[in-house]
Amino acid sequence: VRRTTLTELEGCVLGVLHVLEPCTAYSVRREFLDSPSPYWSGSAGAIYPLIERLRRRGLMRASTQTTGRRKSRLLGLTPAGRAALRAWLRPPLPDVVIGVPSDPLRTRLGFLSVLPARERRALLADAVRRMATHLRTIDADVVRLRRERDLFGLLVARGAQAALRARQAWLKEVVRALASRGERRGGSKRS
Amino acid sequence: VRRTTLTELEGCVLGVLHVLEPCTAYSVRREFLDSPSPYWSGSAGAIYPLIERLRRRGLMRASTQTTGRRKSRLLGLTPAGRAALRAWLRPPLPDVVIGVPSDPLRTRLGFLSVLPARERRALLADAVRRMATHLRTIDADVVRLRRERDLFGLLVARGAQAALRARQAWLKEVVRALASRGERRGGSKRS
DNA sequence: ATGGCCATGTAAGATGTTACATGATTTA
DNA sequence: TAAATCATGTAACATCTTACATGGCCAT
Repeated sequence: VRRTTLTELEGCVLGVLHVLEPCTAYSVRREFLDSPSPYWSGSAGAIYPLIERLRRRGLMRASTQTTGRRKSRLLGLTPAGRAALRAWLRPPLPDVVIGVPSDPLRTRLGFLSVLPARERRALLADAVRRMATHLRTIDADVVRLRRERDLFGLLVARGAQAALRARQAWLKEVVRALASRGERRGGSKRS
Repeated sequence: VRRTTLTELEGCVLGVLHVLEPCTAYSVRREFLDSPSPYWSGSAGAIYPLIERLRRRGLMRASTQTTGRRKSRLLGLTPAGRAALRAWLRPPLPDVVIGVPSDPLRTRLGFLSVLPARERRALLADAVRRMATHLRTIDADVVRLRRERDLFGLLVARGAQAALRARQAWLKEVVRALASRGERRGGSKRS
C-alpha cells in the first residue's frame, strides 16, 4: 500500500531537516532526545529506519562524507521532500490536529472514581507537586529562548507553557470540585 | 517479555470497564468511538485483540450470554484487574503523564518558517476558524454534562475545554507575533 | 427481501519500543 | 589506557491501522 501522507514523526523529521540541513541522522535524533516533551522518545529504532524510508521515497538524500576516520552521511531534503513538507503543513488541517489533544493526565483523572478518597488525594497531590516543578523548567526554557531571539522556538515553548498552565488551573478546579463535594462516600460511579 | 505495566489504551479500557461493567466489548469500543478527542480511534483491530490480551492476563473475565439468537460476551473486571487499574492510577505518575502533552498543532506551527508568508497566513486562518468551530462543540458538551450532573465526565470535559481555550489564546499570540514582525522576509530559518 | 447498520472479529502490514551490537572519539 | 559517550545501526517484539469477513437485526 503506497503511503502518500506523512506521519507525525515523519513530518517532524522533514521539518527538522529543513532547519538543520545539511546534517547527520544523529543530529536529527538529538532534536527529539532534547525535546522537553517526553512524547518524543527519539529512540534509535524509530529514527534510523524512518530516515531510510524517507530516503527510499525520494524525500531526502544522503551524501557520504568522511571526517577524519569516520564515515558519516550528511542528510538533506530533495525538492520532493520540500514539497511533501509543505503539503503536510498546508490546510485543510486534519481533525486530529485541531481536535482536543490527548492528555494522559486528563485521561487518568477521568477515572478518579476508581480510587478511594485517600488514594485520590494522594494522586492529586502528586500531580500538583510534579506539575509545579515541571512548569518551572518550561518557564526557564521560555526565558532562554526569548533571550536568544529564537522566534519560532519561543512560540513553541510559549505554547507548551500555555498548555501546562491551563492544565494546572484545571487541576486546581478538580481539587476544589472534589473537596466541596461531600467526602462521605468513597467510589461513586458515573451514573 | 512479561509486560507488567499497562499501556494508555489498556488502562482506559480497564477504567471504562470499571464504570460500565458488566458490558459487552462493543460498548467499551463505543466509548472510544464517541469520545470528542480524535486521538482515540477505537478501531476494532485495536480493541478486540486488546480485550483478549487482558483476559488472558487475568485482568478481566468474559461470561457468554445469549440474548435472542445472538451470543455475546459480557465483560467484567477480576480482582486482579481492579488492582492493576488502581496501580495504573497510583502515584508516582510517570513523566509522560506530567510532562508537556503532545499537540500536533503546536508541532506544526513550530515549522511555520518553512512556508512562504501567503501560505503561512492561510494555515493560521484555517487553524483559527476550525478551532473556534470545534470549541463550540466542546462548550456544548460541558453544558450537557453539567445539566446531567455527571461530575467526573464534566471535569474531563472542562479539562478539554481549558486545553482548547489555552491553545486558542496561544494561537492568537502566534498571529500577533508574526504580524508585528516585519513581513518583508519570506522563509527565515531558525538561527 | 434487501439494503444498511450493529457487533464481533481476523489478516496483513506499518510503525515504534526495547535491547543489543559495533566501532570511533573524548575524557578521567 | 580504561571508561564513558557518540554515532549508527539491527533484531525481536508489541501495538495499532486498514481492510476485509461474517452473521444478526431492522426499517422500508
